[in-house]
Amino acid sequence: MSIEYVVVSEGEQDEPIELPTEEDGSLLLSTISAQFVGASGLKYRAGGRLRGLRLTEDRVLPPAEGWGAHRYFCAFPRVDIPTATTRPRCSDLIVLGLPWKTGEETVREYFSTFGDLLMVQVKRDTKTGLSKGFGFIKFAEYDAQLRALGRRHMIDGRWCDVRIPNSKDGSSAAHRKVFVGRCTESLTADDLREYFGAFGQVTDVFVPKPFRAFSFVTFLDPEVAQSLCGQDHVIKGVSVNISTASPKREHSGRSQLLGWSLLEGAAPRVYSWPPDAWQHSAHSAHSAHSHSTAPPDAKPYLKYE
DNA sequence: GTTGAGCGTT
Repeated sequence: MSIEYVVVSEGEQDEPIELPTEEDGSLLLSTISAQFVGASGLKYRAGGRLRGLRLTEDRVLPPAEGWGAHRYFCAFPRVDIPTATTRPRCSDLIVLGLPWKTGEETVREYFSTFGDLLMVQVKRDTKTGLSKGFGFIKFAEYDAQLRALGRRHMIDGRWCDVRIPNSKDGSSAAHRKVFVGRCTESLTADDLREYFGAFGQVTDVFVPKPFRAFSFVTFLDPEVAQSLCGQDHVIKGVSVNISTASPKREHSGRSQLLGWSLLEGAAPRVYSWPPDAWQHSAHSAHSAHSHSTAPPDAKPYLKYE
């Protein structure tokens, strides 16, 4: 069969373009997508009805009787159906805090309850073969990854954390993490996880021990983390301040002075959620203010008046 | 008392 031209348009009403076929009479999908980005196939009218063309891996095959004089137009994938390129992909996950005795079999057995595993490693000293107390796993399904992140894991009698590793930037923790300042000792990691869980899935909470007046909260979704920055929130009666988490190493005198002075003019956004959650526990004399039944942004809670 | 523990021999 020799090369011929097939008349193709994007939609039935659009201007057609002639596309060259291959020697075997087929039309390469790449030839089609060069003109119609995102097209996944071709169809045509046959006796008033739509008829689809057979598709192999990389090419569209002509109708049984040949291309003929038909006018073809493109089929497009439904945008709301996740495809391989659209669906979030699993990343390697680091498992921190493994007991020294725990080996791959135990790790695999434990995490298999979340979903199929593509990889399990326990890192060991090359000389002694002793576990370094951490390892890596990878799930086949993103849902399983979501389920495993965002909670702690009791493995061989020890609490372990699952996180997205530092090295593989791209979904790095940097933009997903917020700094929570002005914490009091009464705020536990569980308190913070529960409170911030209402804004989006929390994948990690860090509360320094011994006590320091701050914490870190990491979200799965960077947009959630970024949206909270700059706000004050009231958690169990404690007014905390949320800001961006600066990278661990580079600290040198946070050159935020300019940013802070610029922000001062704007009214602070102050939230308390859930509205009455903290009223049932011990709280300060300032609780007399009945701010807490107001919608989140209706009335700021001013700790110092 | 407002910036964190630990991160991958191939």
